[in-house]
Amino acid sequence: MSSSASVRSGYHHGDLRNALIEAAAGLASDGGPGAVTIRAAARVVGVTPTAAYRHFAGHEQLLDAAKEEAMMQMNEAMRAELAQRAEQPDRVVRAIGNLGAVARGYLNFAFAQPGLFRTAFCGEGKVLPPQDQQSDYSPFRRLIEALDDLVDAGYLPAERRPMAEFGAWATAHGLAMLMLDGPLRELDAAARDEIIVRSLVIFAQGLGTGALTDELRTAIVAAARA
Amino acid sequence: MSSSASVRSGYHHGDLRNALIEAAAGLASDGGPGAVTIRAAARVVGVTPTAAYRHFAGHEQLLDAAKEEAMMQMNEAMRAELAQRAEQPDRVVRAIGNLGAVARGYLNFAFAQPGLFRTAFCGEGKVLPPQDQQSDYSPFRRLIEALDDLVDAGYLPAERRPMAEFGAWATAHGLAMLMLDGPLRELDAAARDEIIVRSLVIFAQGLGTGALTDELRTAIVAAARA
DNA sequence: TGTACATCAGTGAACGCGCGTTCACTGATGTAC
DNA sequence: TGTACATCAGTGAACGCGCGTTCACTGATGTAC
Repeated sequence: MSSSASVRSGYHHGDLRNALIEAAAGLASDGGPGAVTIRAAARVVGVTPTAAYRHFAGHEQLLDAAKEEAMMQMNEAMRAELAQRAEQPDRVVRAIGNLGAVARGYLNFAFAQPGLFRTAFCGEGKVLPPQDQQSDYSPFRRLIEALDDLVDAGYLPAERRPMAEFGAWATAHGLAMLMLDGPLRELDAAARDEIIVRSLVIFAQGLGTGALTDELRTAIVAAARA
Repeated sequence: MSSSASVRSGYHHGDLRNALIEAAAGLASDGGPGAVTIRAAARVVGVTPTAAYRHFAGHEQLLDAAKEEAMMQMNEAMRAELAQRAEQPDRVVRAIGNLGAVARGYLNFAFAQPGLFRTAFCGEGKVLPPQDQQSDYSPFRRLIEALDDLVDAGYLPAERRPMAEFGAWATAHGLAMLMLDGPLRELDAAARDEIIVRSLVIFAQGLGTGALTDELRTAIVAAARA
C-alpha cells in the first residue's frame, strides 16, 4: 500500500498519485483534514498544483484518498497492537479482554495520531462504510468476533447481540472525541484512563446478565489499560 | 439572553456585539463552525467587518462566542424537552428513564441542529468545561442527578458511581458523531433508533448488578424513543 | 535498428475568491461648562 | 438652556494570504513503421 516510489518509475515523476496520497496523509497527520489541500500536497511532493489534476478530479478526491489512507493506518496500528496480546485459555475471559483491547487500541491511535483520527472520521467527503473495515483482519472484525464469542459462550444473550458492535464503537468513539476535541480535552492521562476503564467495565457488564466476576473485571481492566 | 436588540439602542447600532453573536450562531447552524467568519457575521448584520473588531479581539473570540451560544441553545432545547416528561413514582424507574431521556434529548439536538452541535464540540477555540454545564438546571446536572438517584436507590453500587456520567456522555456523544459525520451517517432513522435504544439498554444494565427487569427495560426504551 | 510521431505527465502563469486584519477617517452621541 | 468638545462606534479602502481551478504550453516517453 502506497509503497516507496520505486515500483514503476517510467513516468516523469514515477508514482505521483501515491506520492500525493502519502503527502496528504502527512498533512492530515500534522494538521487534520483542514490541512489537506491540493497545493500543500503538491508542494510537499515538489510538483506543480496542476500536476495533481492528472490524478485527482479535484480537492475532494484527494481528501477522500487521505481519509482512506488514515483509516488504513488506524486499522494497521490497531492490528499490530492487538497482535501482541497474550493468549488466554478461557473463552469468555479472552472475548471480554479482546473487547477492552480493541477499545484501547482505538483510543491509543486517537491520542497518538489525532490528525489522522480526525481525518478518518471527518464529515467532509466520502463516507467510509463500516463494511470496509470488515475485511478479515480488521479491528472491527475483531470486535464482532469478540461479541459473537460472548454469545457462543453464553455470556451475552443472543437476542441482545444485534447492533452491540455499534454500542461498543460509539463508547470508544465518544470517549475519543470528548477527550480529543471536546470538553474533556484538558484531562491528564491518568484521569482519562480512569474514565475509559470505568466506561468499559460498565459496557462489559451491560452485555451480560449479572455482575461481572472478579476474573472478568480484571481481564477487561487489564486490557483497557494496556 | 442575546435578546432582541431593543434593550439599549443608544449607540450607532444599538447592540452590535450580541447581534454579531446571533449572526455567528445562525451561520454555525447553517454551515457548522467553518462558516463562522467575521466577514460573514458582519455581512449578516449589515455592518462593516471592521466594526466587529470593536467587540471581538479577532476571529477566535467570535468563534468562542458562537460555541458558547451553540452550547446554550443545546442546553435549552434539552431542558425544554425534558420538562415535558411525565411524572414517575418509582425512584429507579424514574432515574433510569431520565438517563434515557437525557441521551435522547442529546441525540435529538444533534440531528435537528447538526451545525450547532458540531460548533459546540468543535476542536478549535475555547474548551467549554463540563462544569459550565453544571449550572442548576442544565441537562448535565440532570444526568448527574439520575446517577446519584440510582446509587441512593441501591441500583448502582457506590464504588462504581464515580465518572459514570462521562461514560453515559461518551455513549451519547459517540452515537451522535458516528451518525452525523461518521461511518453511520447514511443510516435511516429507524436503524439509528434501533442502535441507540440497544446501546442505552446495555449502558443501563451495565450500571446495575443484574439483568434489567422488564419494567426498567420498558422505561429506558420508552424514554430513548420519545 | 533507426526515425517520425502520438501520447500525456508535468510546467508556469494567471484567474477569482473569501478570508483576517489594519489604516486613517467620520460622524453621531453624551457631557462639561 | 445652549454650545464647544471629547469620545468612540462604525466606515471605506486596502494589504497580503492561500486556496481551487483553468489555460496554453513543453518535453520526456513509448510506439508504429
